[in-house]
Amino acid sequence: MVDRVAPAGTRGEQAVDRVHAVLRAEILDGVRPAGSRLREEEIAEAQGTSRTPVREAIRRLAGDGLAVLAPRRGAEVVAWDEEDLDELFDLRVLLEGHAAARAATSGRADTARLSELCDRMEALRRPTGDRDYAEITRLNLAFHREVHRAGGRRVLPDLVARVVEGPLVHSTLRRYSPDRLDRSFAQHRDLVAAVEAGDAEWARAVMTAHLRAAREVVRAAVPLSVPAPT
Amino acid sequence: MVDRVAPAGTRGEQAVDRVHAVLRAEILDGVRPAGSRLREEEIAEAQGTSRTPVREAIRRLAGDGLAVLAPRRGAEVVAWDEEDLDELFDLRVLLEGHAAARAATSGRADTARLSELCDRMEALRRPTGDRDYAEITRLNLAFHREVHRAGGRRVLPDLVARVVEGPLVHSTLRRYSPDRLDRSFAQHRDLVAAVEAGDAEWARAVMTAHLRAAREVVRAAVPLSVPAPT
DNA sequence: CTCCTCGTGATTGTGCACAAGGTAGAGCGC
DNA sequence: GCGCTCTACCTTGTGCACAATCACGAGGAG
Repeated sequence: MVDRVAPAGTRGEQAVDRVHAVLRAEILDGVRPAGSRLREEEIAEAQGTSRTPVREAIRRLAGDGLAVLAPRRGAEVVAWDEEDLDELFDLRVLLEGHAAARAATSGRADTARLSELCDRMEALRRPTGDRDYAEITRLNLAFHREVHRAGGRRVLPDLVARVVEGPLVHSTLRRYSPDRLDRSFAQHRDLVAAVEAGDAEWARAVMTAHLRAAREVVRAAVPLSVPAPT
Repeated sequence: MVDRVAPAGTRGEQAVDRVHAVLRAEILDGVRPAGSRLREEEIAEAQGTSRTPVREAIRRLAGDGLAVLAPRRGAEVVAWDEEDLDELFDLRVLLEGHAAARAATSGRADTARLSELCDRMEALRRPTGDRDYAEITRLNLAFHREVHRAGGRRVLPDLVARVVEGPLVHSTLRRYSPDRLDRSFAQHRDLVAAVEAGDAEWARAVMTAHLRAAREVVRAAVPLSVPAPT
């Protein structure tokens, strides 16, 4: 995460993209906890740019639903309460279920790729360290993204991303017991089978079950971001 | 649409909000057709501000899904093809159906307000001019928004807005025959009844039927954007 | 005649400075 | 002692200027 601080724009990458990515990662990793303010100048200094790209990046984060803006008072990291998380999860089930159903009949699903992702996840079924968990998370995300892509042309993937890439969902897999991890991988295989069979309702049911199980794991585990064990 | 051009920020309103609202209206009204470019300087001049707020407004539009950004090449109004519209409509049915179902059981639905909106729409059941259609559209939007609000706390209303406030959906009601308009209003009444009864699946079914009927009207009618019969 | 290359114009990306507004703190009055 | 008000600072909002990059067209070579 060092990044060239000096030239700040030497490469083709746009500064605003860099800032956006960094802030996003910091929020998702909990470095910037829910409710913490996003001061433009502080971020600009840390990133080695001026306030202009930082402003844009913050607005984009707000558009992604990761920050909230108050006029003349700046932005802060969005804070979710228990009910919000329930709503989020419901919508995730709805949209990802829809995506799975569509993927089964759209004929645009790359089942070979899905199977390969399953293979690679199962190769890590007994993760030993952070690197393994990170890799599984990456693969899992890629798997779901492939389903989204196959289930919708333009709108659905964006919409789903908004709901999936929310809080804590990020590091959910870390909380899975080895047993639950196996079952999760098995559900992935079921989903591939449903898609290959072209059975929309089967695919929707598998995805629904898959996500509801995930919700239970998160529910059972303790706090959200900010401790606040109230 | 004249707006104070001179002081450009005298009132408490933020310039960026003004620009955003104006551009949004222009896109939805077809003044800026799909595919047309959004040049910052031109807009800035027309709005009487500098490029800075215009940039922000354009980025926000892109976040809303109304414009697409190309790095270093500017932004243009999003263009939808037939398949995109199908996808959009499917998601609208899914999300608004979900919202209706939730509204029926959440206990947060203001059925008095819904009924009143029905009353006011039915008072205009034989619209005579643009003003009537505009008013019906406003009331219809308020009705649906109330359902969204009652069906979700934070995420759902935003998500639905993204799908509903797309292209052409705006002026759909203008294409309804008097007969279809009556049936549409009747469906609104049914929805209120379902919500009052607390029957989630009934509410979902009514909303689904309501929207599918709307899709048919749009399908039967002719072109997409760029109507510009003026 | 066609294709490649180079130059020119136009448009966006970034940095910086000033203005407007809000918040927090201290001081004063009740 | 408590509450109000006013002031000073801090942060964001806007305008403007320069730099970077891309598209288009003209010119020349093959």
